[in-house]
Amino acid sequence: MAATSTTATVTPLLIHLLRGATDHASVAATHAKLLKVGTASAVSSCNHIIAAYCRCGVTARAHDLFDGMPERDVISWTALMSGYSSTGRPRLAVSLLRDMSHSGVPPNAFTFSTAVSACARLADAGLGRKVHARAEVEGYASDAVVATALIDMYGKAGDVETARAVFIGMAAPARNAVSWGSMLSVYAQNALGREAIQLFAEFRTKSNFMAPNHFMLSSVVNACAGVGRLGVGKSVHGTVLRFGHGCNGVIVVGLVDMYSKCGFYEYSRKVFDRIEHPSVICYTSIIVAAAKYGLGRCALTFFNEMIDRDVLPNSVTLLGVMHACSHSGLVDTGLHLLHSMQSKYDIHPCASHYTCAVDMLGRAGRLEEAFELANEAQVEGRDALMLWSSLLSACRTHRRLDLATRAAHRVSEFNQDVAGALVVMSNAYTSAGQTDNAAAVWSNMRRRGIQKDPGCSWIEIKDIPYVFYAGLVSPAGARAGEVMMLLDELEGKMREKGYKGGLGSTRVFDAHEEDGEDGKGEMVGVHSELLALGFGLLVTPKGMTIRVMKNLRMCCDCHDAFKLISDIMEREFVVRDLNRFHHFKMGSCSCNDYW
DNA sequence: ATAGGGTTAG
Repeated sequence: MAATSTTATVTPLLIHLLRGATDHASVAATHAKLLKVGTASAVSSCNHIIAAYCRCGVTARAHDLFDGMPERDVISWTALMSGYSSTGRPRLAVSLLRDMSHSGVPPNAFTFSTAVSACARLADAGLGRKVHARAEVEGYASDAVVATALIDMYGKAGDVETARAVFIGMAAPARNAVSWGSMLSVYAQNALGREAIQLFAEFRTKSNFMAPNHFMLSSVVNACAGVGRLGVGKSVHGTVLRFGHGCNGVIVVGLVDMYSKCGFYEYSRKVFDRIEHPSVICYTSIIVAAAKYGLGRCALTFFNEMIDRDVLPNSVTLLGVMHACSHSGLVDTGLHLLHSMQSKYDIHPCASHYTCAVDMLGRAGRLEEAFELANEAQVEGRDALMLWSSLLSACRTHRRLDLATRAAHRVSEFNQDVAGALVVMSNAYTSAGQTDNAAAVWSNMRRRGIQKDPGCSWIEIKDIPYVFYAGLVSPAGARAGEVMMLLDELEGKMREKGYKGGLGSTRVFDAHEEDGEDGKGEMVGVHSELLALGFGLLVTPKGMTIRVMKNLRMCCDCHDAFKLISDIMEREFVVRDLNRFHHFKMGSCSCNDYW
């Protein structure tokens, strides 16, 4: 009699302990006590214990327990599924969905959202679609949480269209801040910054003035960074402060990154300087910003500061510091980092560090050393392709045909260039009917920024972006004619100063941009950054810094032209290209022509 | 007792 009353009072207490437990030892101890009391075998107790083991990552114990249950309910299955999904075994999690149906336990909305999120972790749209179809059949696809998980899953798998379709298909009242935020991050993560910014504007006007939360705000900030929209970025920064998210660590990193990617290093610094205890990611972000701005010494100061403050660097941090060295010509410092990172910081140099070092040596013209390092580096596959391609271009820059041939030979072992190889791969999948894999290749390319896009440049005027392609002035609208006249006039003045390049002529190394359409009386092949600059000069007030973004690297001719025009027009220009920033002022560039 | 979204690189 006494034992029964003890059991009745002790069990809820033990369950409570289980809920708060975060480590294996305490879960196991409480589990043992429940066994002693004799209440561990009830389905609900078992579920609690399974969930607790899963929370602390011991899925094997959870599964043992699960196997020993005489009967299991939907919670038992979903808890185990969730455990596998969050501990790096999402495929196993999804397979449990089949098993549970075979054993006669119908899944609920919790089960489907868990299964869908496992597919998201796998970035597997094919599997995701199957789970989606089942959810549809069982009537759970319209559940707000399941739908939101679906949006995220399709986005992570690179299928933005379907993600959008699910979002559109949600009834307006079902859309909450999480579903809006999920759609927003799909755009941001798939390099669709414009769409993300547009959706955020829609959210502000069409969601009955729902307050934006920190998840959405960080996605929008990232979107602004991606497309270099300083004006929108500033106003989102204002929104962040108004809604009290100015102290959120993730958003703050996003802001540091956003300002630096918008060519406003000073603001990036300002945001960073206000952070009391910057995280590794914060430090990495500002180091990379300084690196892209050619401020190698500054980047090293930040790095030393973080070490002094006991913030441990990671692999990305070291890569950032090495990039800073590379772009500032601090070659020996960079090499020293490569060789000491293992012993000093316990970070094993990987392919990207070697590629960076080879690139650094090549840039500095120390090509023999670059070759030696490239041969030493244990780099394989795609990484090796990157490494040798970068060395090849260094050889070309330094006109070392002999070495270029050797590098080209190594590159040719891979048959195609990176983007080319991936496109071929994707097409192969498509013709084999494996459209899911083809889509995955594309999403993979998008994530890594290897796109077969034509070169373009854009400029933001009063929060509106104007995108220019080579040879096409039309985005300048009614002022197109004036832009061409201005560029013509500038070309004349540049010639007087000894400019040898061309603006409208065909150049030898012109391959970095696709030719625009000719005809319509436009100059053929004028590089997009020059068109954007010409338009900027016409429509912005005297003295204002003009910021131009470009999706590829700037060519030497354009670089020369920008220097001269900054002198002629007495203006400052900031150009963001694929890798870094160029700040043109009074006839010279912040990169000192070393890039 | 089981469910959904955000950060640093190239």
